[in-house]
Amino acid sequence: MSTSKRTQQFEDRQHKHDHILRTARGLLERNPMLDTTMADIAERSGVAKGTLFLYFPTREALMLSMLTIDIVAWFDELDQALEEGGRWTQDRVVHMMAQSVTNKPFFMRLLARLELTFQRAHGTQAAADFNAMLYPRMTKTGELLERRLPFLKAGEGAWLLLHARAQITGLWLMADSPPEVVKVLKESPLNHLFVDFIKEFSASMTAFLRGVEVGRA
Amino acid sequence: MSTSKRTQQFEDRQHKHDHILRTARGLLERNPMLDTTMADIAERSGVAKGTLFLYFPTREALMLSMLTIDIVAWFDELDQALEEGGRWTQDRVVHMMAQSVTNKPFFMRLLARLELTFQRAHGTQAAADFNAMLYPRMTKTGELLERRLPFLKAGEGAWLLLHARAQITGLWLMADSPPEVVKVLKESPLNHLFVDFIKEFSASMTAFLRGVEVGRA
Amino acid sequence: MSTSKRTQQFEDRQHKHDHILRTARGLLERNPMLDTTMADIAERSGVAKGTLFLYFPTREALMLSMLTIDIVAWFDELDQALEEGGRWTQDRVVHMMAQSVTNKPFFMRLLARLELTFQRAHGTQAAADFNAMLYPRMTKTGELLERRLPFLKAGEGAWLLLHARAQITGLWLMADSPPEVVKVLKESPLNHLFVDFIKEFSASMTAFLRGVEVGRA
Amino acid sequence: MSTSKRTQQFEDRQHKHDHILRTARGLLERNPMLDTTMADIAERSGVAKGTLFLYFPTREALMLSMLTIDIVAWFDELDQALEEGGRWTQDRVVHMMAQSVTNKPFFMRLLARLELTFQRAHGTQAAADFNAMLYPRMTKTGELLERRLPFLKAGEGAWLLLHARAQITGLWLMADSPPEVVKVLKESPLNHLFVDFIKEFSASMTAFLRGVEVGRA
DNA sequence: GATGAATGAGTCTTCATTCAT
DNA sequence: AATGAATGAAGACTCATTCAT
Repeated sequence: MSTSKRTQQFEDRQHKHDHILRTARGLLERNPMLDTTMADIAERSGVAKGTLFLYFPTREALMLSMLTIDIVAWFDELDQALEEGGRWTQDRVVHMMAQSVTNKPFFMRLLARLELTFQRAHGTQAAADFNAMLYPRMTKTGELLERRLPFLKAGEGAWLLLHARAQITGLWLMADSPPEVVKVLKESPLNHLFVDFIKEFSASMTAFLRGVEVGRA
Repeated sequence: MSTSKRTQQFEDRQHKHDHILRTARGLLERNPMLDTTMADIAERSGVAKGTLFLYFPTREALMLSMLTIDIVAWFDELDQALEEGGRWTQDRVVHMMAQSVTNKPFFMRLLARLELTFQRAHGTQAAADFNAMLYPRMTKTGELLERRLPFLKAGEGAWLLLHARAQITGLWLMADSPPEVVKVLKESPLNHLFVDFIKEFSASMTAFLRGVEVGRA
Repeated sequence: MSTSKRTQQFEDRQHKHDHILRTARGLLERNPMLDTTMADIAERSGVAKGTLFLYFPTREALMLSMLTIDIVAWFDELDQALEEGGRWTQDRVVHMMAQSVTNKPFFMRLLARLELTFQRAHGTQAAADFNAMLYPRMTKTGELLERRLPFLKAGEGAWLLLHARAQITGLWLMADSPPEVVKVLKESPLNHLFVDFIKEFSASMTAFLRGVEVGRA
Repeated sequence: MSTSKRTQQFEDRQHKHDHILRTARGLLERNPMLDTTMADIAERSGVAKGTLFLYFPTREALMLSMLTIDIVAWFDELDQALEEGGRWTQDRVVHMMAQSVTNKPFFMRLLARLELTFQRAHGTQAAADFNAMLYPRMTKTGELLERRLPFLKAGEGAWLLLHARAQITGLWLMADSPPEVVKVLKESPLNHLFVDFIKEFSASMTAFLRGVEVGRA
């Protein structure tokens, strides 16, 4: 009896919680988020609609939980990369960050929409909780960053991540137009305006880091 | 009798158009956009619901009209500032841009949400039209910018504005939490995480511009 | 001054009345009726929407006016054909009637919908007026019919027309499915069920007339 | 314990389905169909508007369900009557058919409007489905008819039903004026024009059948 | 008489959330 | 705990009709 019944129950609950989250994610990865309904998620997860509300008080909480998982995973990935040896240059940092967001369209979509979620009335508590989780986590990765970029002062690693996140969000929103709009744009004389997310993010971060370092001198 | 009846009618129409836009704006300035319905706008504007659709074919068109006005006004303001004499430094450019977005919470909210608007199915045509208007306008201001920052190559002015817009969007979304969330944050041990939009935007643009210039050398 | 001002006005009014009717007809001939709005009609007629209501108290009255014109024209056509010489057989009558409705899809559509129009509350007066016009007119053609089909008793000509109209209506409603439905039907194993209006109407009238005559014997 | 929980649920669902249909029917029996809204039906049925859409995907589907029930019941009734023994004459067939539509005003109203329902764009699939159900059913009754009227060739039973339906539709539309119109008509010198549906349908079918038989000779 | 801007009740449909079982 | 039927408040948009000019 290493695990009490209580613990067992808790684990079951936790598992179900995660199961729902995983399934919902899979669903949303395909469809544009705004149109994904609780009914869709329930069906895909193989649970009843009502059950969803047993594990998440509101739709918003579910969304936030999903983002939490992804964002933590993102920081974990960054940590791991930053732990790697070798010579660390600004370019390597930029490249590593660009790498970390490549092929994560769903994560960025969620990230970009995160703040919008907060602006709904319901968001108050959930938003506060999310922030309470996020910023400490951010600090840890920030410190790793400070070790790799010695010109950064204490605390500036997290600050850098903040700006990285802002740039990701801003650029992604511009780049992530629906296929039809992209098509129209590409066929128009404005075609050079189509935003290549990774390219622009790299350019932006490069300039930013360089600027910060020069500012120190 | 300088104005014919036809002209008069046209002006009336234009006035009403603008009146609705102004009222809608006023309303949205208070409430988060996603929850503002046509019914709300109609009531606030003192016109019937049906009347709204006399002036704007869809809700989205109304929203886009609002943003168009604001964004053009923003570029006009930038142009005007950039025409001013005196010595132009990077710091002056940054300060000027920061100035131009100060006290325009609604504009930025709209800007930040613009792309989201585009992700709905209906948006295809409207989105394309909007882009067709936006980018040429951006180019003009971009050229003025190139004159003030000689290290910029041809076309990079518009590119800079693109990144400025991305940063504004990204940072604003982080900074523009609803009052309740801000309150919770400020009273928590995380209070230093509250994002001061203007300060961060200035810092970000400063680093960015500096980095671009250094990259040239 | 052969025509007084008053007369002139009346004629103008009459002309406009007819002009609207003609234009509306042209429009409805193309589009399915239920979806044709007063705005459409106004635009096509080149008059303002409000003007429509100067000439017709309601939408329904306009529709009824349109039908009146067509139905009278139909009876006129029948009269004319029935006046022609030669030997008159049942088959000739049937053929002539079938002929008279061939290539008049709009008229039949209107006819088929006439009664539905009457079932709206507004219809009371207009319906009564329409009937007051219709039945006497029907009697006249009925009498011509009695002359050509001697087995008919006095008054049975109109009665025959009544049934002809019922059959037209009933068969037309079945035959006049929208193109998509017809397509589906034709490609299905049920394809033999597609109703060929003229063929069925001819068959139906032939049997009917023959039966009436035999009943007399 | 003869019924499992699953079965029970299914039955509940079925019952509710039918309950809504019955209520909607009751409502439509009084008001002209085109004006009966989903809101009306919901209120009358004692369920919420949203609930309606749990049982029927669209308004049209609800309408079609109603008609399907009635039309199948009608064919069942015809079948049953045609199975009865004794000597079968044309008059008996006519009388039987007339009997079968007596006191079914709502059914005929629905039948008469069926095709109109089909003319709306949405109807494509539903219309095809309905036809796929209807015509085979019609064939069965048609065969019974052929047995009772030996002069009919193979397949002509269904063809006869088709024409019967057309006549019912056509005559009913003429006879089913709203009370106010009937009143006006009866009090006018045109009072003989009021159509007695059963009488006319009987006369019409009698002539038709007789004509078909004579045509064979 | 003619206009067309304005109206607003009405239309179907959606979906997060609740709650009896 | 799990269900899923039920809810009902929104939602955007339409259109015959009115009326001030």
